[in-house]
Amino acid sequence: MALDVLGDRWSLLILRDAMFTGGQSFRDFAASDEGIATNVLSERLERLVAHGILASASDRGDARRRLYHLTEKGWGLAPAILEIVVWSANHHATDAPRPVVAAIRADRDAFIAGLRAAAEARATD
Amino acid sequence: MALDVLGDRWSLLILRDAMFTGGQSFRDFAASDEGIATNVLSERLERLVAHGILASASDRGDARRRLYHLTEKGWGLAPAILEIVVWSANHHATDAPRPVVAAIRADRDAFIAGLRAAAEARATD
DNA sequence: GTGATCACTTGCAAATTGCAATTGAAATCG
DNA sequence: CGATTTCAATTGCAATTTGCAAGTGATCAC
Repeated sequence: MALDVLGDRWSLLILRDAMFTGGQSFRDFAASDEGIATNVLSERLERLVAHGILASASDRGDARRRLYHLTEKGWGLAPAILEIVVWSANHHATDAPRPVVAAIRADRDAFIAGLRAAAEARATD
Repeated sequence: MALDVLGDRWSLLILRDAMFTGGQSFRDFAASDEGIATNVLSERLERLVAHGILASASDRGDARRRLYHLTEKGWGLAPAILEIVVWSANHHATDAPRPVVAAIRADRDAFIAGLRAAAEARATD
């Protein structure tokens, strides 16, 4: 069940952020994943890239910056991750905005299509 | 996103086994989760019980044995877990039998209903 | 009653983690 | 230009978590 990749404290959170915000830089992940250490983030991104779940590219226009985005395989995890988001919203005080949860519940696959379209649009700025 | 409970190497595997085999004893988990250390298993079961995802009861008929089963909240994770099973089957050599994966893909919620019915039946032996 | 089985617990070495400080490359400012 | 800042990491180190082997007490099977 491939939990050698996903079975840790941070990977799923990183992927969730990648889905909701599209391609992101190291710095963005470090800021939004509330308190992930930079060495751990570095190692996790590398591992997710090695497993073909994320891909990285250097930002045209700022050569220091690496941009990470989901691969096709990575997007394949969207259903699983959104189900966890919904479960969390059902059972715990959650950070996810109510309308988002409602939209996922109403039509999960349409919601994913929306996320992908948004990521796509961001990539072709 | 509640990964304080699920974000580790073993919890999701334990839950997957609990879903597929219904109520299980400590010994069953230790055998099937391929190589989980008993101290870790002990701690994980305790934690899952503390979070209301599993519940434990002593086996009538064998007082040494503790039986763990999913709560309603625990069953709520079935969609997420089955999505991971399907994703794994799509992208990795997987342990899950093909017909099982096919059945999940065809009608996930019906498959979950089947698992629950089987667990129910097992509980009332 | 003896020995096996069960669900754990304990002790300890090894790996993983978090944290603060630092690096080197690249951008920005003056 | 030169100095400073920003970025994605890396390093060193203490602390937590892990895996493994062995042991515990309670219960069961014969």
